[in-house]
Amino acid sequence: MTSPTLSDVARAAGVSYATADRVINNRGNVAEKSIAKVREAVTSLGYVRNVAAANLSRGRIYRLAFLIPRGSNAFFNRIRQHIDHAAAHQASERVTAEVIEVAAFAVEGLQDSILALLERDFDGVAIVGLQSAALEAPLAELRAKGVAVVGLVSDLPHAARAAYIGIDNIAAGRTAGRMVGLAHGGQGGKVQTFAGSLNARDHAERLAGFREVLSADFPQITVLDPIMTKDEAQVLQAQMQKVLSQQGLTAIYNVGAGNSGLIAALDGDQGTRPFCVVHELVAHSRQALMARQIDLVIDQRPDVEINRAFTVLRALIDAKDLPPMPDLVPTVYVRDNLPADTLTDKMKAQDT
Amino acid sequence: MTSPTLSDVARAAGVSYATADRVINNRGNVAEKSIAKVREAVTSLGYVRNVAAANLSRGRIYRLAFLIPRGSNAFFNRIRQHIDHAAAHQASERVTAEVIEVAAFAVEGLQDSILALLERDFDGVAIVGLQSAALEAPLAELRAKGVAVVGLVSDLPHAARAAYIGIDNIAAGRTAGRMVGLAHGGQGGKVQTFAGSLNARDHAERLAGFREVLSADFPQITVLDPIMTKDEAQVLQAQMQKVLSQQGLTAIYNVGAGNSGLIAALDGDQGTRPFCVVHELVAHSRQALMARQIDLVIDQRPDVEINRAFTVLRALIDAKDLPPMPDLVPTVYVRDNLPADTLTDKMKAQDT
DNA sequence: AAGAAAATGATATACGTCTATCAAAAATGA
DNA sequence: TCATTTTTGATAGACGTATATCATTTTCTT
Repeated sequence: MTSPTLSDVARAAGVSYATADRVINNRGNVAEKSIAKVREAVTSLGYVRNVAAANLSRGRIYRLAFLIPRGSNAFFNRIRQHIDHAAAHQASERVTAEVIEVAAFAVEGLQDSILALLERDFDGVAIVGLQSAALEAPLAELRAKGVAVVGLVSDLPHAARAAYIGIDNIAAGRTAGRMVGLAHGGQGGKVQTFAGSLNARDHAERLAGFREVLSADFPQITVLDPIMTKDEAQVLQAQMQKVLSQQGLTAIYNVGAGNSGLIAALDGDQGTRPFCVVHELVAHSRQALMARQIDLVIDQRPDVEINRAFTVLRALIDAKDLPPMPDLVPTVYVRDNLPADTLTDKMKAQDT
Repeated sequence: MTSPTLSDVARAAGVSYATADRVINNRGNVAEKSIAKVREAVTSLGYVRNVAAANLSRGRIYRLAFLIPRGSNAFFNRIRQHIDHAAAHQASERVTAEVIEVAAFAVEGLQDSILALLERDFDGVAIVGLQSAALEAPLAELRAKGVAVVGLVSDLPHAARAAYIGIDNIAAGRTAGRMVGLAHGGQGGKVQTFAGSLNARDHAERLAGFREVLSADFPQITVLDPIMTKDEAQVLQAQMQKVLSQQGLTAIYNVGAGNSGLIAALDGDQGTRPFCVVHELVAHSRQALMARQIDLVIDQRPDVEINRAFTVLRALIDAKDLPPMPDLVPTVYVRDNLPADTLTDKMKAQDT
């Protein structure tokens, strides 16, 4: 009933433990036919290496780092929270995670931080990235040292990372577009869009996806060019106030941050307001959903992303394949399917 | 840099390893002041038990069982798939999972299967349950044996399980209602609902949530009484054909299964069709979304549920608290935010 | 066939914890 | 104070794997 050990495999294969070990850990200097015998015994016995024992023996620890933009952005605060939370729970599995704050959206700052990582002994790093060739060299050095590198939320140069963990922003924009289209119930309309900056790749992608769907499937709806906000709440609030006075505006879509300003602008105007879609479920967007000030939130599930980052990094470090994980898709929230508020009762168990 | 061991704790506390061990594992026969000294050393050193070593030493294995309704239902096929997949990946952590098929929706069958579990040595069991007092006694026996019991997808009697892993079906129905409401764009309409049976608690709850939202927030939309389908595709197809010929039908909502019939009925009729919402993303509902035969799928993310079931059962067995996990919420799919098709490329890695 | 090279076997130690045993020391009761 | 109970210390083996060393056997060269 108990699972076979490597000694069992060795015995079944008719070789010594040492040889079986040489095969399992590719130490070389083994005859082909011994390799074959051991492989055969492995499959016939259904041997799987006991990872607990292996890690114990190796004294393996996983030292992870997360490079996250500095600042008080609600979304990244949530990300930081999830990292700390996940790290606390994996401490018993010898996983440590350090959050390193980086100047937001500055290539040089990020570059310096990556170079600084070289001095430290990390096994894996998750980076909220930028698409800049300037990052390729330092990342290559990092990977040459054997550090696993993944992009988080915002991708790194493709060749410079082993995986990207984040949603497809075109799909996110398309989803928003679909929802805005549906909400017009076949009627025409006019949508005002907002973005932080079109240099931010995720913003540009969301907007493109949004336009794609509306022009293809809802041609009777006009999409106005985005108003740039630098993701600042004040800018959004001021612009919103102007925009709301326009006639015939049927919907609003903000691909970026700064939603507290957007919501503040809506707070006054209590007549019929346009259909409002924003990104990221945080305290104020959640509250605005409940208060019916906005209609829809498209969320990237940072909790899922962080879990996935830990899992992927560990798998990369162990060079094994990935365990099953939920797929990352843009999630649609309305006021009726909100998750429990993890800020107020973070550690809430699911049990009775 | 390396984390402290129990020997370190003992040394710091000025007691022997044996005493430290007695405290850590509550073996009793320890003086209060020794307990205090050890506890203090634990917190000051930040000691956390190395679970890998502990499990290795104990020879711990997690024998899990899943009681799933028998039959060819696409949703439960997906569930079974996810269980097998997750089990395969946890084999290296000494987790075994056995899927036990049970007569679908029959209290006596389920009762017998639970009694049969008593003869086997399982550590944890996840059961797709029914709300029946007849299950309470056998489940109590099971739990008395020290077996962790959780309800999966459909809850068990509240007192008879340690946790429920599944979505809130009222929220799912409310979400569907919200979407149908929004899709009317302020206009009136008439919605035809379908259900397998109102004795199935999840169906009744979804319908109730659906009605709640529409009557409260979209009173200009009429919700017609559900047509009962026993979740059979043929029945759905026949009834749909009748219903589609009616005038003024603006939306359709099926809270239950059998959607292949619903879709087949829509296939002929290529004019303007009502807004269609169904539950559970499976091969045919996915295809129908892509083919624009239906508009929305509300999914309970069985992959997430299964992951969660494994995690919760292990935590219950180890009597430790729960690691961070994504919340379970009804997920809204449109044709733009579908996950990668896990049936065709199941093991697909996320990396480049 | 002799010598070199490659492959194999036997074995020991370590990882951190659990579990058990036995002897020794300290606290308690009368 | 002596006997009893409670508490403590010391230590050893086991879990399954990783890693290393050294001696021995097999295979290859020419």
